[in-house]
Amino acid sequence: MPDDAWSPPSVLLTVDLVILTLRDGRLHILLVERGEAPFQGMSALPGGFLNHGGEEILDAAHRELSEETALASSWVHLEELGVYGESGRDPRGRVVSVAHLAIAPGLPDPVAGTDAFDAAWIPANAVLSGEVELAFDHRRIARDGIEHARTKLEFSSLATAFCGTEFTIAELQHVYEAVWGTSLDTRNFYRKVQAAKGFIIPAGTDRRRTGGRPARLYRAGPKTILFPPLIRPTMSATEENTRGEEE
Amino acid sequence: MPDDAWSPPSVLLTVDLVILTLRDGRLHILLVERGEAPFQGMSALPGGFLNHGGEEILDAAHRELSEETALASSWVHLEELGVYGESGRDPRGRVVSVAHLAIAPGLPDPVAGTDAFDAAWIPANAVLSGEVELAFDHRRIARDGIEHARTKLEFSSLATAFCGTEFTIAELQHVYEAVWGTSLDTRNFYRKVQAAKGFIIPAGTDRRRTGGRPARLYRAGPKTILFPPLIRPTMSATEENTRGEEE
DNA sequence: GGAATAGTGTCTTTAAGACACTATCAA
DNA sequence: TTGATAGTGTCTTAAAGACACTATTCC
Repeated sequence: MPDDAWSPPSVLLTVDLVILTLRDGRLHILLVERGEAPFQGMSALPGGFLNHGGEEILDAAHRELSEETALASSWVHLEELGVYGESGRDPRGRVVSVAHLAIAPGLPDPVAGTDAFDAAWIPANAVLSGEVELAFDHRRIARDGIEHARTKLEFSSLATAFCGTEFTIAELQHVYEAVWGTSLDTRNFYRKVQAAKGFIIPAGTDRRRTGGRPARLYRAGPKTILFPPLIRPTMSATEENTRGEEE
Repeated sequence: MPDDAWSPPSVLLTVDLVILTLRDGRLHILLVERGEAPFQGMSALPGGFLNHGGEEILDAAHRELSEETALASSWVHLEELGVYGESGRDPRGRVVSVAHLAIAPGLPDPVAGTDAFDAAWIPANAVLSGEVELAFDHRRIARDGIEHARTKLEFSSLATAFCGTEFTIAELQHVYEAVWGTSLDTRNFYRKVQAAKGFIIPAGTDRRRTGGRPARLYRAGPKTILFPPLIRPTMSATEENTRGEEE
């Protein structure tokens, strides 16, 4: 299709990161304050341009992740979320962003990235509700990322990525409740996580706290796909999912 | 992060299309023969660079689709599949492709796009098996697209996009069988498509063929999400989905 | 014993899977 | 009546949802 002396338009590529974690039982997302125009002073997702020298997109995401969270990359689940490339989304020109989703276990209070940015964990709800405004189309990216995480929790063992190496079933339940924003029946939850063979495996040891029966500890099992899946209670049947208009 | 006199690297953006249809009961994918280097003469997915002037990515995908299939765009389901941007994937330089999945009802034999390309429907199996070689990383894109379609058939009403406006339940079953590559029990299939309320609605009329009882005709219903879903028989439980190595 | 947390068992309903025959039409 | 295609009904098993009590520890 290219003609003789025709050259295709080029675009700038960024990666943006939806980094989720649990803090005091609630789902939080990592936001940075933009230090420069455009949207200077506004909250935004961590991210940035690809490096020169043919950096891979996924490598760039890992680089941004460790720059923002100072977190050992191997600890963190990272996956592609989608492309955001509408022509009006960045006032600097045609900037196409590849969004990624990262799931981290709870981190120490100060985020303390190696970058100078002011970074903070913000409750996911504050972003979803629009209470916190984000630069660019980052609110939509954040929404998509959170929705993606919710769905992945149903069919994959992703939930364990929110926990440390060892965790109790109650902790795992709190992960599901926090991410889904629902509350679950303890008995059914125990039944289901244990029915999904390969999801969690007993660590042998117990964890004792002040008062109360000690909890058995588990580790993530070898399976990444849950069967049977843990379907979230909402939206199962009654919800709306009607097509727009017929032709 | 950009320094004072720093400018980010730019990339070329393409769209690639995995266009699937059913021909004589088998899943086919549209391939074109490349008219120029690189990979001249080799089969490839339809696609091309974005137009100048800030063309939207999805618009570019629609444009390529109609250039290749001469198909009314409103008939066709089109959605983003993912980004393919490994630095070595295109010898011309850093070319990042946004892959899309398109599902079309059976088309008349000659593809007859408006472009000069030699385009043809190839059985999906020939691509999956490697019997037909594709340029670039297009085999992986095709594999991902087919797998995506298979999964979407389980949870969405996508299957109707392979049919005309009116179709019989037997035809719908053939869609599932062709895309999944399995054979299904007729009775269970009838039960399930009818249990998923809003999936298909009776068109009132019958279709008569030569010999045999006339079949009731249906149209796509208003629901896009299937509940209960139609889970494919394979992979339900017994399959492997083990994590690579711990840590 | 009391407070705190961890863990379990049963019943009902829904949906999946397996399985073979009846219905309607044209020739 | 035969050939061809369309459509259906039952039983068993798997899993979801609802629901309340027992177990273990620390004080």
